[in-house]
Amino acid sequence: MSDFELLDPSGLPIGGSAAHDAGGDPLVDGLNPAQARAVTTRGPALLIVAGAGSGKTRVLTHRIAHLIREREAWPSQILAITFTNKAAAEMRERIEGLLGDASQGMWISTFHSACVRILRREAERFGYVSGFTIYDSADSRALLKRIIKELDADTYGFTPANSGAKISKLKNELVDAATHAATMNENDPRERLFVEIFRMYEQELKRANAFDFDDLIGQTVHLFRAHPDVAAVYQRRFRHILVDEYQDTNHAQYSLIRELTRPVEPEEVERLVPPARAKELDASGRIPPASLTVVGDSDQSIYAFRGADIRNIVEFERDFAGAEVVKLEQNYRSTQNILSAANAVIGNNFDRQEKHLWTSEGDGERIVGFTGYSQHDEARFVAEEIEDLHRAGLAYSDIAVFYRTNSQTRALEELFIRSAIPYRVLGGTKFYERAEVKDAMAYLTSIANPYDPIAWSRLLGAPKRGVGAMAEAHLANFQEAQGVSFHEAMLRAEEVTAIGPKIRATVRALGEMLVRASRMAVGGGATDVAGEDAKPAPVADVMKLVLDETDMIEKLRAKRDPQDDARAENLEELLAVAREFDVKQPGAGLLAFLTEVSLVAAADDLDDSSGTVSLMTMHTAKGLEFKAVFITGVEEGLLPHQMSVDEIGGISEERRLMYVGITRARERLYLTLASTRATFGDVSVAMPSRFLQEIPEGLIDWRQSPGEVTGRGGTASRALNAPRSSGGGSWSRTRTDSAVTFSGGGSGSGAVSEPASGNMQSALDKWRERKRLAKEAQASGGGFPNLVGGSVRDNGDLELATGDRIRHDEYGEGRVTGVSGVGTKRIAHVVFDTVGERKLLVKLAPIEKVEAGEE
DNA sequence: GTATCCTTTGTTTTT
DNA sequence: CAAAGGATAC
Repeated sequence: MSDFELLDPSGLPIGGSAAHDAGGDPLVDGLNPAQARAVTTRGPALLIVAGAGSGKTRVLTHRIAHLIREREAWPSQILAITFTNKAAAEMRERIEGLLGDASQGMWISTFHSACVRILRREAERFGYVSGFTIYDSADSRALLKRIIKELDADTYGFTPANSGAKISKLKNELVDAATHAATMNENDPRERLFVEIFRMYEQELKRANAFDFDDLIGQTVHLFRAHPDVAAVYQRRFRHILVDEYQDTNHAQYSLIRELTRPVEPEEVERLVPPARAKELDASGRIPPASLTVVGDSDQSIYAFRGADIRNIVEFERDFAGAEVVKLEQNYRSTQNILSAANAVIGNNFDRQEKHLWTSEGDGERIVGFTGYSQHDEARFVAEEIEDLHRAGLAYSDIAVFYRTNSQTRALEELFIRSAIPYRVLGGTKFYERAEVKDAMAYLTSIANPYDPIAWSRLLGAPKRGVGAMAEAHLANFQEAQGVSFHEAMLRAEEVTAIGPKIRATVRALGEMLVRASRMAVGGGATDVAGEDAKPAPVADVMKLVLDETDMIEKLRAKRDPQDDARAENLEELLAVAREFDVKQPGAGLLAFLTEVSLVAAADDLDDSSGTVSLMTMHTAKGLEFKAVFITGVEEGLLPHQMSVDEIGGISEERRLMYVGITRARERLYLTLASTRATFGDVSVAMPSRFLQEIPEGLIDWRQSPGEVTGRGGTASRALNAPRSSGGGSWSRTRTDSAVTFSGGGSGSGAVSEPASGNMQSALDKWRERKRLAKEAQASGGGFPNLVGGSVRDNGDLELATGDRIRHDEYGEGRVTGVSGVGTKRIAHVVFDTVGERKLLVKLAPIEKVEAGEE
């Protein structure tokens, strides 16, 4: 927030260049003609269509550096929006590399961070306080849960999840409760109830002085529209706006860009402070609109579920008059085989603009395919291949494993631990989502925002101190009636006579502690206590006070559940994270810490130097690249995900996701799947993904094809290359969509970026490393229940009937008590003599019949 | 007021 | 199969 002051008051562009001629410019040399044009073109609007791996980041950074170096803009006039904090950090780093200190003062951040920054400055304009809380999805859900309970809306089928999703969708369209109420069907009681939920949700957020994720964007737009004078400040300041991953912007983000690129009309110009200089104005007395550069690739749009509207990029030229378009089509990342596969897959999407991605690299290795009998078998293959790659000299950090859903990590992690492969899971169960971490953070949140009911309610019950739901309700009523903060209400707990004296004292003591902590932390917070003299204490000190006073860590250690030890360590790690933050951003304050924590993205903590294999979803993988990439679970129902099959445009989006995954690979690509997959409870047969069929056969080197695994007859290796080795039909029969179109050529498109060093990484790294080691110890010590056998088996047509006696490799002997399912899904229910009842997949379990049953 | 057990429930992707 | 909610026991 501090570099806002670096705004050059005059905002003057010091005229065009002439300083450097086209030749011998280090910012342009070494670029291909299209890239060079993307760097040097000027005008009101520019669309850079950047195929996958086409050097997008390079072009963006060079374009910015070029603007600065040619003295067409001051750093403070640049606003660059990226998708993740990590991408922002990387861009900043690269620009610094090009410009040195001259890059100081640019805004390079995500949509969300930029908006928080603006909102913190301007919050007072519309009834918020600068110290507002940012609600993550869990907080929103907690709030909605109360509302739904209060309205008894659950009886109508409303859940925090579904109403939250609906509200989010509306907010992304910039529709608020009042607007929605005006357009809804009055006669539908369900809709009326929903509007009531929405209305209360808005109201409660405001009362809590909190914004949810969607508000950050939406309220900023609202702010600009309601206060043209505020908008004018930013419209004037940012002369060059650059947006990365433009294909994934939603309507709210689009509107934000629109607002920022409006001219400042003469009547607003007059009100500017400091006054505008003549050279800032055009002939009609306005400040001309900022120049807009967007970069994107419609083939990589994978966030429609979050409101991303592909039309933003498709209709860019119509939207922004005078827009120029530059296409980057040469790929510098992948081998031709990988590109061909990507092109073939994406070519099956119909409503797209053809692109002509090419590379001057050779074909490279063929894509390796593998079909496992189970996800364990698949994971085993992945682990073994990684070992081979590593032995061949590839660093672990050059390898990534992708999957569609986070739950797929389990099998992979297990195998990696057994194989002693160092790995790291990006996203997934995040550090900050752990209960004990959220507990501690609730204290800090409440300290920064004493009006936040969610944080307050959370801290009241953690650790347990005898204050339960009853006491909480009485206090909340008191707080509301008195119109004071929760802290103030706690200090006056003695007045709440409905609560027992003992608990009143506990509450008051806790309140005093919070007030004391607030005093320490002042500087960035909205506290309603006096004491603003001292400079804000380091975040770690505030946290230390909370942890000490509440005795959270000690209380956890005192329990004997070993899990609680890990929890205690997590809290210590959190403290370390805070210390790091204090070192990196001295004096930034509690609010900045909370903001940073709220806005961390999954990909933000990728760290190249970690020397670990990276596991992540394909969504998280966007914008990254690795020498070797494994895409796992390439199955119907998983890679086009089941949930997306009935959605309109769902399959197309899944195909783009597949395309994004494929194009992350530089040298080696592996596509793996399993023929059976355990989903909740039982095992089901999985079919190969339709996307596999879209890849020309010759590109894939099947180590084990789907045909071999699906067909009867077991492991005999037949023609390794032919997907139809087991009779063609068996695997090309995908259930719903049998219209398979083969398409050779095509195109691609893309994203770019690399690793970087992170914000709060190293403490988190340590945390993860420790987690890993703990698991490892567990693995070697106790051993895992799901041992992965050396070879896969196939019992073919083994017939089992109730009463049969069988022997299992691991469980010993037992008696069959029932058989269910048909074909490959046949499941035997067996009561073993030693381990009790188990359900087994007849086809694959390591069993043999000992004697037939009586009946 | 809290801890524990059992039932129910749901199962995509995320700033 | 997991997490989360509810009902029951302490």
